[in-house]
Amino acid sequence: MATIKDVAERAGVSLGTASRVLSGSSQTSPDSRARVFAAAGELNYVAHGPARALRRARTEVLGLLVSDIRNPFFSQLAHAAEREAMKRGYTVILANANEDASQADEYLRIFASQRIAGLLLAPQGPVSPQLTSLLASGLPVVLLNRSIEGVDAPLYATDNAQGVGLVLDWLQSRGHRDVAFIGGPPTISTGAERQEAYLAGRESHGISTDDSLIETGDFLEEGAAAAMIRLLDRGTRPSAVFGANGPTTLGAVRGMRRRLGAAEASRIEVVSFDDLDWFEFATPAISAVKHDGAEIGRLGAHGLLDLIAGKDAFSQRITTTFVDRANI
Amino acid sequence: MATIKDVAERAGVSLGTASRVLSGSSQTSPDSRARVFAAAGELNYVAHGPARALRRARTEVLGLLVSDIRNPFFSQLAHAAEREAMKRGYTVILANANEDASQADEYLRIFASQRIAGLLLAPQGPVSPQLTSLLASGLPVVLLNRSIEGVDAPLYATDNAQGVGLVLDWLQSRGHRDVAFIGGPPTISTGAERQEAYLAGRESHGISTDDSLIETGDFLEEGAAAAMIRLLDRGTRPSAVFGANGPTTLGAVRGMRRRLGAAEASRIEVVSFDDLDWFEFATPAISAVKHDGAEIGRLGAHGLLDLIAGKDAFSQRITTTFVDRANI
DNA sequence: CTGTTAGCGCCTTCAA
DNA sequence: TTGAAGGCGCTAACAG
Repeated sequence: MATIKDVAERAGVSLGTASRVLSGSSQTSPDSRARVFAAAGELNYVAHGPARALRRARTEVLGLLVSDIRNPFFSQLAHAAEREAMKRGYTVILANANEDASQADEYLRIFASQRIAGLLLAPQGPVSPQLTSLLASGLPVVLLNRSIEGVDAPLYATDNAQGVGLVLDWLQSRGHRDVAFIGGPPTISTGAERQEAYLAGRESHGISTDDSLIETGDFLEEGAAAAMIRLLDRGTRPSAVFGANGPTTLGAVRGMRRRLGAAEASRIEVVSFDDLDWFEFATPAISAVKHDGAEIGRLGAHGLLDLIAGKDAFSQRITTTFVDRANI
Repeated sequence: MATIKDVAERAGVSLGTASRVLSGSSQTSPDSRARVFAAAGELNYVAHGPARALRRARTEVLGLLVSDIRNPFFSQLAHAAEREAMKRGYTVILANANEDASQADEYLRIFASQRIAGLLLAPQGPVSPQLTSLLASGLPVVLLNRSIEGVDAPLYATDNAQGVGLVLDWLQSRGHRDVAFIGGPPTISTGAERQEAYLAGRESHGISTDDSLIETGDFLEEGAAAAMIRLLDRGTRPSAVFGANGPTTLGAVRGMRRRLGAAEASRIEVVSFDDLDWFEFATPAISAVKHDGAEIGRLGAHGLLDLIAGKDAFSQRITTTFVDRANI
C-alpha cells in the first residue's frame, strides 16, 4: 500500500507538504494541493489509521458495548449511533456482551487497547475492573438505557417509570386483576426500575399484589420462557401477562403456548415494555410501550461526541408512548 | 495511560525484555517474567494497539460489512462471526451499509485506513472502486451469503435453489396455483438466485406462470409492503404469498393487511425464505425456509482466519430446512 | 507557504 | 537470556 512518502515523491513535494494537504491542516498553495491530490488518487492512497493514531495520540473510533445485538432494540440503537458518529467522522466498533459480564470486560480491554476516543455503554451489571480503570483514565463515557451505580456519566435512557405507568393505566382500563409480571435481572437498572415501578403501582391500579404472579428472567427469550413456565406450573392462571422487555415478551408468549396450547394461551392478554414488529399479528394483538432505541443511540453518540470535543453533555430521559392494540 | 517503558522501569528490566515477556515472543527468564507481569498488573498496562499495528505492519482486526444489521439474519450472522473471531484473538469492526452501495464504499475506505487483516463481505451489488482496490492489494476476503460477479473469493452461502425447491414442494402439496412472489433486487445475488429458481420451478409444481403475480422489492420492509400493495392494486388475488427474505415477508404481510384488512388477509397463506421469531404466532402460522445466519457467520470468520493464516478456504453452500406450520 | 526533523509506542534484529 | 537501537507512517513544531 502506498504511503504518504510515495505520494509526496510522485507529487514532487516534501513529505510535510503532502501531509498538510491530505489532512487539510494548514494553508497550502493551490498548486501543491492539486498535485498532491492527483498523486494520491493515482496511487489509491489511504492514510494509515494506526500510524496517525500513534502520532496524534488519539483515534476517531468510538466503542459501543451492547448487551444483546440480536435484540432489535439494541440493533436499532447501534445502527443509529453508528450513523450519527459517522456524520462527524468517527467509526464505531461494536461489541456484543451477550448479557454476560465477563465477556463485557474482555471487550472493554480490547477497546482500551484500540485507544478508543469514547465509550458508549449499555451495561450489564455492576462496575468491572476494566471499566474502573477506563473511567480512571478519563475516557469520555456515556451510558445508554441502563445506569450503573457509582458511575457518573450522562445517561440517555427511556423513562421506565413513565412507561410502566402507561401499562398500569392500560391494565386497569382493561379490568385486569390477576396480572403476571415477567421481569429482568434486578442487577440491570432497567430490570430493577421497571419491576419497582410495577410493584409500586399495582395496588392503586386495582391489580393483585400476590407475589406468586411475579417471576424474573434474564431479559433473553429462553430465560423468560422458563420463568413463564415456572409461574404457570405453580397453578397461577393470570388474565394478562406483562413482559419487561422485547425478548422477555417473546419468551413469555412461547412459554404460555408451550404449557397451555395456542387456544388457551390466546385468552390471556399480553402487554410488553418494548414494541416488536409482529405484535399486531398476534392473537390477540399485543399492546406495548414503544421506546425508541434509535433515538437513544443517536442522542448518546451526539452527547459522547460533545464530551470528546470538551463540551458538556446532559442526561436525558426519553418519554415513551403506548400502542394500544386491544381493540384491533 | 501506562506505556511499555513504564512497565519496564517499574520491573527493573529493559524495554526489550518487557516487550518479549508481554508478547510472549521469545525466551525469557522466570524471574523477569514474574516481575514484568507484576508491574503490568499494577499499572493496568494495556498495549497500545495502533503502535503495535504500525510496527508489525498488520492488525488483528477484521472488517464485517453487512447490508442491514436490523435484519435478524444479519444480526445473528454478525454475532456469530464476532464470537468466532474473538476466539482466535481478532476483533471485528461491524459496518452497516443499509442496503446502500455508496455507504458501503465509504465503510470500505474506513476499513482500508484501519488496515484490517481481512474482510467479511455481505455485498450489496456490483464491485465498487474501493472494493477493487482492496482486492488488488491482496487483502483476504470472504463473501457471506451473497456473491459478486468477478470476485473470486470463498463464498459461504445458503443454498438458495435448494431452499426455493422446498417452498415449491410445499406450495404444491398445499394445492396453491395463484401464488404471489415478492422478490428482492436482481442486483443482489440472493435476490436473483431465489427469483430465478422460483420462476423456473413454477410450472412443474402446478403454479401459475402469470407474471402479474411477481413483484420486486428492495429486501427491506417498506419496499416489500409497497410491492405487495402494487400487486393487490392491479386486482390480483393470490391464494398464497412467498416472501424472498425475512423483512420482505414482514412487509408483505403488512401490505396485505393494509389493503385487505386482517380478516381477509388471513385467508392468504404466507411462506417465507428466512424464518422469523413470530411466524408461529401469525394467523395462519407462516411456514418458512430456515437458513442459518449464525452458521454462515461462523464459517465465514473461520474461513477468513484460515486465509489470513495462509491456509486455503473453500466455498460452502449451506443446506436449508423447511418449517411446515400449515397444520398447527 | 514549504522543507526538515523529531518522536508517538512498540517489536525485532544485532550484539553481547 | 538480555540490553541497545532502528524504524514502522504519520503529524507538528521549527526554520526558513
